[in-house]
Amino acid sequence: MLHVSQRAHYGLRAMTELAKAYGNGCLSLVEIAEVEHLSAGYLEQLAMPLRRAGLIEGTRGPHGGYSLSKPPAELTVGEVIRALEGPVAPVECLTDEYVQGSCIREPGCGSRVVWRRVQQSIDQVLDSLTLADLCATAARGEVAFIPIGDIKPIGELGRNSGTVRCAVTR
Amino acid sequence: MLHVSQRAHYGLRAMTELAKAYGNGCLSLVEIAEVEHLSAGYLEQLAMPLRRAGLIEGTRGPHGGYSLSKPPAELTVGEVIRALEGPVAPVECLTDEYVQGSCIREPGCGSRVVWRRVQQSIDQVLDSLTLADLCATAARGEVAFIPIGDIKPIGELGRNSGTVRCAVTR
DNA sequence: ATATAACCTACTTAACGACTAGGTTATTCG
DNA sequence: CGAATAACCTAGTCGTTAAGTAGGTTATAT
Repeated sequence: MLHVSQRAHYGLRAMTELAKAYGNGCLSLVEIAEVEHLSAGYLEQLAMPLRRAGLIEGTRGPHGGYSLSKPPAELTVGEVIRALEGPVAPVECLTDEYVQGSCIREPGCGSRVVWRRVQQSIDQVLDSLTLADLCATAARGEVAFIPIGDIKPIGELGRNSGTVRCAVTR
Repeated sequence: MLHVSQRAHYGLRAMTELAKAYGNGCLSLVEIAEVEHLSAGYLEQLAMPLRRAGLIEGTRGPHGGYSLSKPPAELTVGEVIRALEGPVAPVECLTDEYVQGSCIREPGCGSRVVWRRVQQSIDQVLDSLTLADLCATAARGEVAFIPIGDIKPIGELGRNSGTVRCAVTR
């Protein structure tokens, strides 16, 4: 469990397409939808918050479309996800809107600290990856499917590679 | 976003209660429900998978209830969550059931590697905390609310503390 | 024998995610 | 100019699922 929404998933894929095309004009939603096998109508819904967050720019009319407003290397996955879904917050008492004391179970709650740490850990992963990183792995292709139990120490991927530790699991 | 279900949240709280009571007989669901302000009927639904996973044991009849089947220090949060919700898998193509190739978007998918890493990072956090850790923080009380931006390097909490890195955020 | 509490199955309901539909505005090009 | 294009915007549908209820059966202590 701990699902991420299709919204975030699709949005990230679309942003990766825009990142690939960065420097070569813009891509229309229809073009992106074709490549990524998504509904263009739905993509439109994702484009809006991304534009409002200042991550992409739209150009109207024929040969219009969207383009990244920053180089891919300066756009983190975390920015994209947060623009689409809001801040990562596994439980309600870790959202910005939460007013301290409003949860009856607050005093002596031991589990909150768990989710807080999960939250931090997710943020750290998302903020350590840029769209440029994703383009690189997508281009190479072989990284798309990582066999479970065979994760390499990160190394080349991720700009904060030094601090992110992906231990071998199971 | 990246919500965790109430199911997992409540279940973990219930398990923490059982951990506190470990060694002093068992607790009935009604007792747990009172302390944690939860519905006893709903708790019953959570008790079942926990029992089937071998994490708790039930005793019927008067003065019956549930008790942990292992000492709290040997029960990780990850075991509890996985018993309640199944394996952590942000996207479908990271579940055990996923058959490789069934996603049209699989070739050249750059985003999968992101979710894979998120998955690992979550698992690592959950597996590094035991119920005993949670009891300790709950007992101290002050840990229940960690001001954002003021997270200490882990140290005393978590048995695998050496490998888990929670960097200061923002 | 009775009360208690685990154990089990099925149902309800409200919320939400994932789209679809149908429109308006701006821009390019013939 | 006007027609085509594509962003921009709002609202509605529809299916799924989480969350919680209801109503029962079995085992055990007193």
